[in-house]
Amino acid sequence: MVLRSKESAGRPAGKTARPPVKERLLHVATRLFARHGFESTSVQDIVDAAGVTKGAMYHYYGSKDDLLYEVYHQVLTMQTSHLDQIAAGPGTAEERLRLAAADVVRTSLDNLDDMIVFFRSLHMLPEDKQTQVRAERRAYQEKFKALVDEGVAAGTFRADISSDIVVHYFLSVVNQLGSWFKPDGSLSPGQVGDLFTELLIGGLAVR
Amino acid sequence: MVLRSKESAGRPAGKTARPPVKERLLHVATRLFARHGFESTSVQDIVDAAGVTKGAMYHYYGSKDDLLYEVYHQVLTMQTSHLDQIAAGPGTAEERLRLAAADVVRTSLDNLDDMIVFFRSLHMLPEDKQTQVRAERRAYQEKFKALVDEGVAAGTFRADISSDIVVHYFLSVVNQLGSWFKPDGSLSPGQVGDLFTELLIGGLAVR
DNA sequence: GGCGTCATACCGTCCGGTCGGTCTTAAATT
DNA sequence: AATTTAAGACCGACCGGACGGTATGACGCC
Repeated sequence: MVLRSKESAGRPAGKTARPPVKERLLHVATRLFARHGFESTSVQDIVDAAGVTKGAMYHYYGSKDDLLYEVYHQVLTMQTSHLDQIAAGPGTAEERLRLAAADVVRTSLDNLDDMIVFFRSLHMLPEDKQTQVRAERRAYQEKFKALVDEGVAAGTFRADISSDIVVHYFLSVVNQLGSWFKPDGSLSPGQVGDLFTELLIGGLAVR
Repeated sequence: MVLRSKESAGRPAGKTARPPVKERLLHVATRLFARHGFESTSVQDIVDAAGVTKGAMYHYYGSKDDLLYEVYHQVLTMQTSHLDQIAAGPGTAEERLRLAAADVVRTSLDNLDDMIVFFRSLHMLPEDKQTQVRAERRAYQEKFKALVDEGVAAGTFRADISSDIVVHYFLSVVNQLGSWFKPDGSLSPGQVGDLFTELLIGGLAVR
């Protein structure tokens, strides 16, 4: 039996200060799902990477699917809260849409692993959780769409393109970020957000 | 043992006129991959749906991965050939870019299952085939980028947004089509192509 | 009689999930 | 203060079954 330094479970005592097991599991799982895919990542892989055993994982999460669901839920919750704040803030419709677009790009790039897992493995979720995620997602889209509609009503944006299509259009761009963006590239998340925002607004503007 | 009506393998004889086994396997595999995901679709599922047995499948394809690779290869080959034709055709850079954009959207929507599989399961391919697919894909992107650059050089498109970013931007939209488009919706593939093209060109236009 | 085209039976592996048990910590009881 | 009880946190061996792939051979056609 090995002597284990007594890092009490409650608060970090060692210099590493590793987060509690539950969060650690979710974090390494996200990373592994993003790198190798959900189905190619075994529960054993996850617990090994987290430095625990299966018993620990099934203590905190009901199944492997649960882990996956948490990823979606966290990202969506954060981005929805951001959007709510921006939409309710000051500024014209265009100004707020600019902020919203730049923000969703930036936060997505800041959580690339989550996005990769998100758009790649949604269909692996059991039907009920999948439905729930889609509902949350739909809610986000609706708020985004409302911003576009505002701009159309104000005469800032062209009215001959359905706002539904616009939302699908731009959120597609966001969802695909994980497939090409490299964090060590020449562009920062913020810069990409600004450029994409320009392209969106340009496409929407009346000529 | 069941008597099977003698539909000779060579040419269709029955009224159903089912395509030969090899094509049928690829077709049903694509469909199943799109519906349930690559990893959740067993080889047994595929051969059952095709009305044959494993022996037949492993006679025509070396592995399950081979089947997946064929999907990518076919779509990419077709779209690249389309793009080549358009790029070499007549018209200004903007006109040809419009044609190219509308075409890639329309052909993608006409082969939705392939697109769904494409963007969702690329990472399941073995490293070598994955590299090859990426190369073909990169080639397509380069040709698309060349069109954008042409327009920039001609002064039609704004020069302050890197054409690389523009390509990523628009092809993201294309790659995500499978995640929201419903063939029985109110918009036809051609209409979606036109609208997306408008949004793209609008974003690129100098003001 | 050789070759292409499939059918059938089978194998080895891997994986999600279970389950009884142990250790630690905190509250309750004496 | 000492002892018991309860509960959470985590361990790790194990199971049942599914799944990709193979080996062998039958059947027809040139």
